[in-house]
Amino acid sequence: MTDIDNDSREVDSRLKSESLTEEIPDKIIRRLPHYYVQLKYMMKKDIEYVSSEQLAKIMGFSSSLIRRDLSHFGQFGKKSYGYDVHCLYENLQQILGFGYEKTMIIVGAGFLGRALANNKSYSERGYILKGIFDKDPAIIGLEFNDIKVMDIELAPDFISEHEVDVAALAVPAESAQETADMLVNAGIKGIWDFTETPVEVPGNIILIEQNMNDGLCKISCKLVQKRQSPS
Amino acid sequence: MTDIDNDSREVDSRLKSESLTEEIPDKIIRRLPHYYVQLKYMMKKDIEYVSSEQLAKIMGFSSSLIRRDLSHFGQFGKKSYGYDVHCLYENLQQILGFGYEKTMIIVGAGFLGRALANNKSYSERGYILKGIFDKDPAIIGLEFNDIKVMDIELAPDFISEHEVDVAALAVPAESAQETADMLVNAGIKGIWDFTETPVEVPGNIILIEQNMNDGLCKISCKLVQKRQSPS
DNA sequence: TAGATTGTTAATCGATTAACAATC
DNA sequence: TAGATTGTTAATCGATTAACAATC
Repeated sequence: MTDIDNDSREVDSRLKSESLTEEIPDKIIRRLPHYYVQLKYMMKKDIEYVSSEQLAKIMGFSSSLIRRDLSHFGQFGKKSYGYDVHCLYENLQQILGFGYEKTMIIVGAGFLGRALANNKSYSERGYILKGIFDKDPAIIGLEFNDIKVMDIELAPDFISEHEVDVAALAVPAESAQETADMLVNAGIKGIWDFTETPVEVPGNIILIEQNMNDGLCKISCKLVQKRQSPS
Repeated sequence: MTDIDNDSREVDSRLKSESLTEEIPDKIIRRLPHYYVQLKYMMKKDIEYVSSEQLAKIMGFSSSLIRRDLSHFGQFGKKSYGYDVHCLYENLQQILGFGYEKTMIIVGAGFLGRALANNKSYSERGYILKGIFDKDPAIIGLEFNDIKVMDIELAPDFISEHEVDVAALAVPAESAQETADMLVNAGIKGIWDFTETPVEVPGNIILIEQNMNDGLCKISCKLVQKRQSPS
């Protein structure tokens, strides 16, 4: 196993050294992948430079916001030219951590877990799916995306042995907390939580709540508002 | 079919009349379902009153924020007692629109679409799942949650006939925009978008982007920051 | 050079928190 | 009455936008 922390990847000198360690505001982090995707498109089209104004038009943010977001990490633009697409892409990749190998498992192999197993974008973002776990004997042993579902009892040892970074939590709400506790005790560093109940984890664990029903609630709320307003 | 707009449900007099039509800030909408869930727990435990301070402790918001959020819709509290759990629950249900019947379809019956088909929380939030669509002949005709997958060619007629409100979009990224266009043309009112590419819809269509990979990016970013900071 | 566009500072906007008078 | 807790106003905080000097 390579020690990826010592990976001697060349870091752009324009990248502020603090910017990889200093806490980045969540609001900015959320926009970064979108910049990243746009820049990838542009690279494919062999566009060399892009101005904040052009990006603004495409992405629906203000050019001011884009300049401010990017300046948070360093000075990547050339005055009167705009931003070097390739350079910015590489640096965003660095900031987003896609260049670092991260290991991942899926816990819960219902339809949602299976959907996650078939997600194509892990490798592109530096994730390696190492295992899938479930407690249902009828599901253990099945294969999804060439990975055999293992007994969840084996998860703790698997996590510490493989130094698993992230677990996608796709178990029923009832066992969400208990499973999260198990993951944390086994040394997981981040939990990508798809369960309906918000789980509690220690402060040093990265927790992303991906509760899908919040979206459903939001639509309902907006739909009803619309029905009742005369517009 | 009942005309649910004329449903003569009793609306609490404490509920500000504007609050159902006036635009609610997104930030508040996002917190409402969480209040709702907590209040449901409390009703089960036969708790009659709860103070903003108690709610704050449970939910991790400040009591100030909770009072402010709730006061946006009316005056539901009793000074020195706190909030009437049942009354607040009913009103939140009203505001969130769970009491109104909303029809829904799922477009795309891959693993993700199937996971959505088996979601248990639709009815609780007033949604009725009317159909599932796919274009793959090998999938058309299969049943998930007792609903047969139909040919996507039939979707436009189905949507207008059944006056479908919301479509969960779970097709591959390549056909996301084209499918969204079809849905909009057929008269859909809201799209719950699970695809990787952001889709464009007219301004009068409610669009909720449920891009799951954003979560993956966020974890990656935070994970790498943590690795590099000496903490 | 003239025009374009950055990076940054100041101004604005919006959301959260603190404080407190009103009152149950 | 004394204590508790709301609803709301003022203060603070943070994020976005506008503006512009610097400069390619």
